Amino acid sequence: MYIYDSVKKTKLPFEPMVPQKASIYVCGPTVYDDAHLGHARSSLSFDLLVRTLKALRYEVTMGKNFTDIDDKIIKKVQETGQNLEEITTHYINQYLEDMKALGVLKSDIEPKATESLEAMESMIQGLIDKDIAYVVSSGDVYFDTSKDSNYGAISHQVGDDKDNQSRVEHTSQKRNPKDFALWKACHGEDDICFNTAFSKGRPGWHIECSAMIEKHFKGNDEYSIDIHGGGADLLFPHHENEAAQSRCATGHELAKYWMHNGFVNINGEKMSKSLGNSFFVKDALKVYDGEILRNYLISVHYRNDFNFNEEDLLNSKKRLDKLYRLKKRIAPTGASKPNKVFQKSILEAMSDDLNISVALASIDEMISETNDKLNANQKDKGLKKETLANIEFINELLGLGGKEPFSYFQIGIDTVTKTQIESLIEQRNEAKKAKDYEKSDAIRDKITAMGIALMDTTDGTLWEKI
RNA sequence: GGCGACAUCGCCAAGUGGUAAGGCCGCAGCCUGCAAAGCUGCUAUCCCCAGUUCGAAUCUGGGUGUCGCCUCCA
Repeated sequence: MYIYDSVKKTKLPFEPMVPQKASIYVCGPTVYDDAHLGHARSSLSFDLLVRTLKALRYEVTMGKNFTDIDDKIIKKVQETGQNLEEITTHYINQYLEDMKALGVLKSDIEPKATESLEAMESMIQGLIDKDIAYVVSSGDVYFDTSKDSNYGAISHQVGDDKDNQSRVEHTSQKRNPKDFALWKACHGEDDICFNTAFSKGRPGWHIECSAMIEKHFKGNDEYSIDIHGGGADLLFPHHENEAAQSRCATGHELAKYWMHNGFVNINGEKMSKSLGNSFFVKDALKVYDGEILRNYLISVHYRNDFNFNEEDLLNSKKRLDKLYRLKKRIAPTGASKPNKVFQKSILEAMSDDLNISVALASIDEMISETNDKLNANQKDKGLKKETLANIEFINELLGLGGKEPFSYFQIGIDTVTKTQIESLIEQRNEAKKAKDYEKSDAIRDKITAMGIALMDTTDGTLWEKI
């Protein structure tokens, strides 16, 4: 397995702390709103990583957190009058449901910030004791970046502050402009706060990940986890700060490898909540089946920007259709073993920093070769069994092709319409038998007008939703 | 102002020094009553300029363009 390390900026062989075991932690969502396509892409990127590692026989431990205490959630509490837990539980459940619909495997560990306050408190206290963190008069606790000689090693982005006209307004109470809050003191009556030895308040954003990683993973003398992942926007400052806290608190690096996924753009612009151009997963799911969305969102390499548009989505769907047509063609059959050459090529592609394009190309090749062979010999049982095994392997590795093929082409068609279509097909076949082609074509036109395509095969007439 | 990414056929997209994968679309053919599906064939020299090299889409330098991070953000 090779992965691109976005800190070292190069592709490296994956050599975990413990051979054949992989510990992964990915920054999850802040649960104050529904998941958008950007969350989906991040989730899907690391889902492919997990699936690939598993296919390579790694024992994977995957952790993804929920940030369930933060300014925006508190704002939502104040706006809606609902309590914090109601809000966060709702969005956590919605998130999990959305990701499930996209075929994302459930993480082994899903820690919430509010369940890890003790771990955060003790990490912050440790940093205060070491004089790396300091408490100011307001009660805020800051991390002193000047105490960490490696600060900047993650994002390569510190430099001289004189050259850095950051758009951030610096708090006067900070010792250095780059210092960041580990703990934010309570503001007013309706704020949501927790008691600690240093002040009443709540955690800063970065500390939760460091604390939760320490709490849930056991690393070695050098690292806490093998791979730390997240969106490219988290590289700075979030991951820089996480790394600094962890380094100073534990005496070793947080992660051996860092992976960052690219953005989802809408009309060439980053999709984000602040730009107001978010496309929510649950809305997309109303229009498209989860597998079709998944197929589209994973079709571009995870590090590239992804420009979302409906036309491309429909194009990528045609590729998935071909897989299911083949699956339809070999049904019914049992699975034997996947073709070794095929399995090797697709797995090798994914082992190369998740090269999905090459993986998909090898699927295309397998499909057309198999169709070709079936054209020559429709009844090749051995081939059918092998092909089903191939498709099952694809499903395991990429999460595609797992559905019953006939129902795949009938998603969104109700039973009444289904019966209607089938009776029209019967009428058409009778007309065909009588060589009344004018009538049979008229019936086909009628069916086409319903958004259904027909295919006459030796096994009878099949239909698909267009 | 600082830091960074990207630019390959009409569209999507691989490729990290050895002579341009794949998909969609289009065209031609096989198959078909006709279609559809499937199969076969055809379609690019890689943003521009200069350099390194026997050889560059791939390396170096300089442009141009697009996007991102530096504030919450996947």
